[in-house]
Amino acid sequence: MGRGRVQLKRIENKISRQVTFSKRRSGLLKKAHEISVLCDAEVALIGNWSMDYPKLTARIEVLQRNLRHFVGEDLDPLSLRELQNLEQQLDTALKRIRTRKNQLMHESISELQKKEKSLVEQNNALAKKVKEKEKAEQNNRAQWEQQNNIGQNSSAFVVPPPPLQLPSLTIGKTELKLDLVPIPSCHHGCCATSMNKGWRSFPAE
Amino acid sequence: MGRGRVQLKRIENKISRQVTFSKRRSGLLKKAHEISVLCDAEVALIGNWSMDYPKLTARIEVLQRNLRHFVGEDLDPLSLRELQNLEQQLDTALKRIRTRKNQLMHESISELQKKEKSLVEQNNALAKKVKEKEKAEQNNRAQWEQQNNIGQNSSAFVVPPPPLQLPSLTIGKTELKLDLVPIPSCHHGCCATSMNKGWRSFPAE
DNA sequence: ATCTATTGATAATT
DNA sequence: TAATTATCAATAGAT
Repeated sequence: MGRGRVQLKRIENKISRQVTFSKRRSGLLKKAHEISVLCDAEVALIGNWSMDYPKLTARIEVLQRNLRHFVGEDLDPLSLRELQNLEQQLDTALKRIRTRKNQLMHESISELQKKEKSLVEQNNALAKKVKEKEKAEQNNRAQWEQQNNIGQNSSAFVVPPPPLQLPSLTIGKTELKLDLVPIPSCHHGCCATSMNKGWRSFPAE
Repeated sequence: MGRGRVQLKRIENKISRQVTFSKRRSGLLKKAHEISVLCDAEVALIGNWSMDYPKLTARIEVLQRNLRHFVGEDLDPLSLRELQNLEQQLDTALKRIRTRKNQLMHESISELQKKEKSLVEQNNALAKKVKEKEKAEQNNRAQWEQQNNIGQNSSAFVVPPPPLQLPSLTIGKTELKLDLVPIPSCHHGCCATSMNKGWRSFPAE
């Protein structure tokens, strides 16, 4: 942008380098301000860029301390006011979490019910088929016996096949069981260090 | 820049806010890279930013994400299991926080009661002193009247001084009132995002 | 994600 | 430094 295309290369002339720096710096700050206002992101990004090592570690410590507070640890240095604020935040969070949890559980349940229904239908269909096959077999046998002139005596000893044993429907129970197993270890990655691949640093609504 | 003029104002629609954030963030990063190359600012940056920088930022992001979860935001990507774990943690935290809060409030109350008691005593002592002074004054006046031979008539019109009005003890109420005022803003610094004013000056030649 | 009409940033110049 | 302005770059809205 400007009168000519600019090579992405160090500007050797000191004066123009300073001028360019000055101009671009203000541009950068303006854009940072804009994104902070537009996207409610405030300084997350610019802060990161201009933050040096000690600031980063300080920020990490602040975040860790806050997390500890959110887990109910290290509460002693907090004032009554801070505690009440924290309490309110946690209360709100808990409500949201429970809402979301209920939503997920309802979804899961209705899905499983749907599955169960379809499986029951399948079972019925299969049972029907099996019965038909049985009948057909009996007919065949009767025909065969007729054709081979076999007396009533022997046919009296024909053992009827055992009733078809269908597997019971335990899918629902099995799947739900997973949901109810409590996991003691922290799943939140507070202690993990892997890079977050998803949406990063965008402030939540 | 774009199809329409943009008001410098928070984008209310969450989706477009995210889209805008994404686009502008990449733009910002690009410009930051450019200025670093063009104006030789990179050296300073890299010098200050140890090799751990990406790790640190990654950690910060993880922490921020967790904090968001603890505030009940960004819950959609969490599984039922994770939600339940989170719920349990928050529940425990809330209990601890309330315990601590109660403790603080009890302390505050008993301290204030102590204060009140001491002030009441002080008040009584002062009231006593005032009364004594009054008496002394009356005696003096009587003496003066006797010495100056003043008749009973005029002394009958002597107006007694109004009773000493001591300020009522409202300290306890006032102090406690502070504790009950909810503070909406986050005091935990999770959202602390003030603009960094310390932008480096132009890197030295 | 990709595509353009527009606006915005800025390099050169004064 | 501070304007001005011709260009190019970024991006808002649409797809």
